Amino acid sequence: MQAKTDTTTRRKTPLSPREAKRDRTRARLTQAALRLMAARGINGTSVSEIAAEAELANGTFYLYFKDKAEIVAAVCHAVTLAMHNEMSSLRLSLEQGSARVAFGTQQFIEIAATEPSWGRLLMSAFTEFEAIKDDISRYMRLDVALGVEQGCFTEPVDEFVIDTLLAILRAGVSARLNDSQADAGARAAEYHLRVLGMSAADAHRIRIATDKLAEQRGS
Amino acid sequence: MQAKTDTTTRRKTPLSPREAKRDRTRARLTQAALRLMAARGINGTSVSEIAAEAELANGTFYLYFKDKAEIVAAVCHAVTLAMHNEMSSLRLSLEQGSARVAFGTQQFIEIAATEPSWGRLLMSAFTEFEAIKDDISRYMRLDVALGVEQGCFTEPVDEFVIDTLLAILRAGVSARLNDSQADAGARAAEYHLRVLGMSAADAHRIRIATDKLAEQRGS
DNA sequence: GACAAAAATGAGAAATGGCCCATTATGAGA
DNA sequence: TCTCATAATGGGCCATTTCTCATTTTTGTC
Repeated sequence: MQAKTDTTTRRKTPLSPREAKRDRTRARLTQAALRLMAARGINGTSVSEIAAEAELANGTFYLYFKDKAEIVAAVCHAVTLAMHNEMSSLRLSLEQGSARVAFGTQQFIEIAATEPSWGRLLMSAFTEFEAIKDDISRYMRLDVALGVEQGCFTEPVDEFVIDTLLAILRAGVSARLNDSQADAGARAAEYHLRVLGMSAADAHRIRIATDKLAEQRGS
Repeated sequence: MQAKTDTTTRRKTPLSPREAKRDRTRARLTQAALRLMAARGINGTSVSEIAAEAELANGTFYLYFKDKAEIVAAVCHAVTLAMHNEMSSLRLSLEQGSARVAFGTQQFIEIAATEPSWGRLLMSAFTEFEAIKDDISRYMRLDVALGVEQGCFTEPVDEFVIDTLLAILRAGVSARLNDSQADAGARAAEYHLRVLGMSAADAHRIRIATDKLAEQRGS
């Protein structure tokens, strides 16, 4: 998300001055869009407002994005990617699927709270850009599938259970962000495990264990 | 919701012809609004469309509702009230809070499926008229509180847990309505019990038991 | 049937937002 | 320094939506 030299991945050829300028302007637009959409919601943000926030003329927007939908998709995708990158690599070192689910959920909500513009954009996207669910659930499916394979979870993994987990995640982000409920991440994590079939006691144990692990290995 | 003689509650004095006409016109507007909002969503329905669907002129709308927000609130309130009335009185005869939660959740989703315009309006309202959550959760809170009192549930009852249950309910209605997932009601009910602290096995047992009870006593 | 109050009309004002395009400014390379 | 492709401009078109209001139609009552 930062306005780095490269846009997406490392470049083979160094970019020409022209390309550099183009990239910078495009970044100004997406950054402006993120700021406004986080504050006023996706539907509550107009193209002209984005252009103004980026200190560009109205029409310039359309040199960089086909239409409003395109920048919405770009911003949402960039934010989910950034959040994913921000997630501690610790998660992948956890062997149990249940621990990964608990850790991933907590981290996700924590990052959303640390970087509120990301969190607020997510909240808006949940209701105004359904496609974001695919991006968000991608990492989740793998962790859940691992847990099922290992027998931690009794629940079959289908669209409905994923939708349920996403709904809980959303409620967690909202509680953490709007009601500044500090333990929302921990609770959402335990609810995830419970829905997936674990007892309340086991869910709590697993969640606490991952907390401890994150503490000693995290710093 | 039907266009009965009276609007809300039984009347003491029989209504004059003038009042009757007023009530009929108002009902035509709310009915039209329900049809359109169920089909196109709340924000996707304009006042002029509502008036046209009710076979009335544009301006007539404003003789009955101050603005669009007012009719949205009226329609949402009417639908949740109608759904509540449609709920079997069986629910209140259940002694266990856990059974009530399971039964209520299943019934709610079943009614939304039987009367899809209600269900679709709810789906739209969940994202475009937040206040509907208060109406929907009202009956839920009592059942959950009963279960906590009886020790069925270990989870404290606060805003976050209610939001979580509502989120699961919403996912259930959506699955039942959009993906015609027949068991969405049953699964959502069990997820509710799990989130509230019951083991997967107990949740299943309770849900099956209420099913049996509803079958024999229901018909 | 006349009359006044109530109900309904529908054109349009006002505001907004998405998108286009004729025009101008910029700056990299010859 | 000159040229021209690229970048940027910003006014404006078109569609939409909310809400108003002067006017007309309906209707209960005497």
